[in-house]
Amino acid sequence: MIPAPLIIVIGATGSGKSNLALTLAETFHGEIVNCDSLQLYRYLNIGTAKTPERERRGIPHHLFDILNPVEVFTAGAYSRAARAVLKDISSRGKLPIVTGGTGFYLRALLQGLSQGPERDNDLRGRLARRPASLHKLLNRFDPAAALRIHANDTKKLIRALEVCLLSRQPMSALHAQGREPLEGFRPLKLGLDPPRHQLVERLNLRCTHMFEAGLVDEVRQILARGYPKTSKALESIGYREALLHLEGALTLHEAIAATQTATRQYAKRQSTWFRREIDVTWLASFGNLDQTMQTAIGHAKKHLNIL
RNA sequence: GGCCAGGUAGCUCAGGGGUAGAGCGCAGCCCUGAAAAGGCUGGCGUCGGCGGUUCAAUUCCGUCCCUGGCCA
Repeated sequence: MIPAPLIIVIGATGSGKSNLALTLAETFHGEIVNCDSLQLYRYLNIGTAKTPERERRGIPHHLFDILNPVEVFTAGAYSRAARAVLKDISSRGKLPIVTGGTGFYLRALLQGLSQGPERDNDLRGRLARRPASLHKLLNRFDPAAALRIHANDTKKLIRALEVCLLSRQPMSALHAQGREPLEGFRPLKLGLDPPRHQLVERLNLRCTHMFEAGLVDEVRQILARGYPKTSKALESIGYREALLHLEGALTLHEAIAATQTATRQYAKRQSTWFRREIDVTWLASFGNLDQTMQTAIGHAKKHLNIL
């Protein structure tokens, strides 16, 4: 079976991924597949910069609005869902275009994860009660993993212990068995990497616009639907600050400033992650610029063997 | 004008006779089912100015400047 073409658009938040993906989809009969951990959520629109229905140019969008704000998703669940969508799209003769800023999800999709148990909230709750002893505990079950996870990194320690306890073998042994990479596709990875100072400028503006466009109201409406303020989705950038403002802990100005800072830091972490992604064709500018789009279309044509 | 408090890192502040710290920011990085999460590493300073005491002053004394509060 000949592998089907697949286009991936990556880059930090605000680099213009959605825009470029739309253009590529229009040009090549594509359909968009979300790879952003927060655009998966219903009702999170403004703060996630989700492309509104009316701007989607009639192009099918997949894996948007599939979770309620309280739901907790995982990289494994994402990988399974996205693989199913990819198969469906290409079986209909369309080109899947994956785009989003969650590097971990993308890696789970393309390279797969090791066979491992799903998260177990009861077990995690019990482990979380003694954060100071987790590293020692892991060292007993899986010294190799303990070596690679810092004693302060409680979340990663808990996952490692969870794997050891539920699978009854060291996590590092499981990992040594390899992953289950995506098969049947030929990906072209396009990465957007605009100059940092320009990106920061744009992100600062975008955060301000989000609040002007009603981010606080969006949070209010989510609460009005009955979702608790401890909902997973409301822990994310912009939403938690808007919530703090609603509770009177931050002035509007402070909430905006805090959102800007967190967004900047997030963009930096994304760049650090994506830089290690292999076989990426990097474009050193924003995805909504004409020239970038033309260059990207050129790469895509070559990849799709179109003259 | 008088009295009081204060002036230490980009910000908020701690400290104190042997040329300085914390948190946050900032910079760099890591990541196998919470990833917009979580974690690691690292700069950064004329300690408000000028004099004095002292072997040694950011620390004590004097003076000036600035900020805030109270009183006029």
